[in-house]
Amino acid sequence: MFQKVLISDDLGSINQGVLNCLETLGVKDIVQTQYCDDAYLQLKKADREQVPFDLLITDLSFKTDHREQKFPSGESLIAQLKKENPCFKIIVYSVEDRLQKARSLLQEHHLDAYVCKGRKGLTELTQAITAVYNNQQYTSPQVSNATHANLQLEIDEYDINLLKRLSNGYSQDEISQQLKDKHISPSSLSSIEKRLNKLRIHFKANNAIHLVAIVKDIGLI
Amino acid sequence: MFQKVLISDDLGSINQGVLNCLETLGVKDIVQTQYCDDAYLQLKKADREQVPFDLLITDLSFKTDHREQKFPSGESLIAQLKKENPCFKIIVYSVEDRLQKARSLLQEHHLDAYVCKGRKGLTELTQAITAVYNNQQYTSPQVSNATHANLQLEIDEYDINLLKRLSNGYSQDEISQQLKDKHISPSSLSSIEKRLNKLRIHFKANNAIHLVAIVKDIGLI
DNA sequence: AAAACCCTTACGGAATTCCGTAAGGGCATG
DNA sequence: CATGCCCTTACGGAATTCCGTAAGGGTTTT
Repeated sequence: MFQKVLISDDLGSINQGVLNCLETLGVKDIVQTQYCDDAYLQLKKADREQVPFDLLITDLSFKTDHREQKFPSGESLIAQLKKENPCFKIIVYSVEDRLQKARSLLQEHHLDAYVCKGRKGLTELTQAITAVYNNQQYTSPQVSNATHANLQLEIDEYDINLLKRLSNGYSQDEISQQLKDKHISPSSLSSIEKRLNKLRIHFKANNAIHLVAIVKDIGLI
Repeated sequence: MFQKVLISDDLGSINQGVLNCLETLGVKDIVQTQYCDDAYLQLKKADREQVPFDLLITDLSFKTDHREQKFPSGESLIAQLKKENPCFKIIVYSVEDRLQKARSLLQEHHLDAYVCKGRKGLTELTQAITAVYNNQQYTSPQVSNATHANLQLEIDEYDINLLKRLSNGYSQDEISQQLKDKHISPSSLSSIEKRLNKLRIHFKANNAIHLVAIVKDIGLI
């Protein structure tokens, strides 16, 4: 089993549960942090001292407080760590059970496991740790269909960009100008209308308001 | 200190943290549930057997799964319990740190404590339990300004109703018809426009899309 | 009782969104 | 090279939203 594991989660109560879980699995050396920046520092420090961690278990969303953070989210931390060392094992343990978020994480940074906090969260986490230890991937059943045969595969960064601008109160005309300024193509009003129309059909939305409400609900933006 | 406490939270990992916290405070008899319905049954059973609980610590949102539930949320459970016995002590322990939600809970059902899950969640929970034991109210600092001097006091049920319909994709014309059908006044298109205009100004929204995005973010709908 | 005020409703015009049609360019296939 | 396909862009008209003005009814103030 893993010897040295770092847990990063801003909710103290969750940390404690994961801690118990790891202890049960026989992990001797467990360190906890409540900030992504602290997690990063701990990992680097351990590397320097030749006593590196074997595994990171991290949440995705961290509440912001007075402390200025270099890594505001678990995702940014993961991106950096996987960039430095793709082999370093990382398990995400998050309440986020929305397919979109999970999918992008599993694909972009190739995580080792994605576990949803939930009624069976700790059970699944135990399975995930064992699987990852045996160099297997693990995904919670709730999002396991996120990787293959995703219905919403055709929605790309451009769409999300558009939806974000829309939700920030800009008119389609203004968005057209913004995209022209940033040399993002397509940028014509007509194309934007067309793309939003596709999104409306895709999400069965009656109008732009409905569309933004829906994609906010599913966590796309 | 309290003798018998019931914890209700669908996330197993959180349950464990709260459990430790209560044990440290010297609570002997602790029961956990992961469903609101189970919590209700436990409480009623204890009452019947003349060994009632002294306190309930509950989350607000519970993920739905295959099991059909009478109480889908912590809020519905709280409403029922406080209706049956206003003196029964209840502490909410939730990630929900949005003022609106906290405000309505503290006002409508007069809760005994509202604690936000967060970095200091367990510390605050300990304080809350002690306070409630001494018949005092407790509110996490994050939402403590939710009860008094609320900036958004003028937003009423009608406004929220309007915003919900809007976010559900209905045009202002359709909403006008719906309100006429339900005999809700004002119902004219003009009045609806006027009201939404006020809300736009209030929330500094550029248009209806922006407005819906904003009120979704702050948890008003 | 008159005046002031607030709320609901109506109306009209400008701006924006919605939606269909169509022209032009790039790219692959035959 | 021609053809077809897809994408971008343009255009036009209907529907909807946005915004100001104003009339009518009810209540409070003076």
